[in-house]
Amino acid sequence: MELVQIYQCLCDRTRLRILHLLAQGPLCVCHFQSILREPQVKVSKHLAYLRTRSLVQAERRGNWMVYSLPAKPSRELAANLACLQDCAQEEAVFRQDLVRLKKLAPELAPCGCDTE
Amino acid sequence: MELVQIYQCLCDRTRLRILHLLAQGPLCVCHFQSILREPQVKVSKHLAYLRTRSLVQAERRGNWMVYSLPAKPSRELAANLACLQDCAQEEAVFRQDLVRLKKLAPELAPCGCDTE
DNA sequence: GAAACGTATACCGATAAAAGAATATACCTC
DNA sequence: GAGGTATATTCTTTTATCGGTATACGTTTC
Repeated sequence: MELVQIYQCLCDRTRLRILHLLAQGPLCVCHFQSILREPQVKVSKHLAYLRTRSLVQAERRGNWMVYSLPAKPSRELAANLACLQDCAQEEAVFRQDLVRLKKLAPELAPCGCDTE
Repeated sequence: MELVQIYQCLCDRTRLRILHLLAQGPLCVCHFQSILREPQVKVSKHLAYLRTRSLVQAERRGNWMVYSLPAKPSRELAANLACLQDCAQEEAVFRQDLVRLKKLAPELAPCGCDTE
């Protein structure tokens, strides 16, 4: 995978927020919807975008699709994800996303993605 | 400046190559042309793109425009430029650009940008 | 001030990206 | 197998991006 392609994945705000959240652990689509406050189509399409470029893995658990970061990311990807995590601290959107992630009511999450 | 905007600047191959080269020091447009082997318009437009988003500074020296990285980049920009430098090592295009940069005939460069 | 040089901008066409509406698929439950 | 739930895909519209051609601008030289 070329470096440019990584950056192409990173150049959309929604995708940045998705990747930032995934650093905390796997998540399913409904969680993204509620944390990002974005419609299902939008979330789903950006996840598909990331998936086809293998910045993200997906696994079905019953009705739910659980997304996560790749198990063995390339050096370039790992470096950039780390950089993203670092930089995201400084922006309010990302901090708020984290707050919403912590607050996720466990009863809303019988989906098997480990957000305890 | 928002993080996304940085990534939007990074999501084009030509711009990546430009930023990668600028880490070595200031350069003028004609140098970019000969190193990147791209037409003047293309180089000039990508430089303008980077300039309006302040990822790059420009200074006129006679007929030439000398471009350089910002003197005091933001934390996010600095981090991402460092990451780029690190990742670029692994890709042939970037390595070749560096080779061409070293080889720049000094007689082709009376433009005042310090490529000695 | 005219010509030459290095660079920038305007305009155009092709292509891609993004978002929403509607519909389809996959799985589970009964 | 019918109905519900979670997610994906298709279609369409709008908007942005990229590259090229032609032209304009600013500076130097004569």
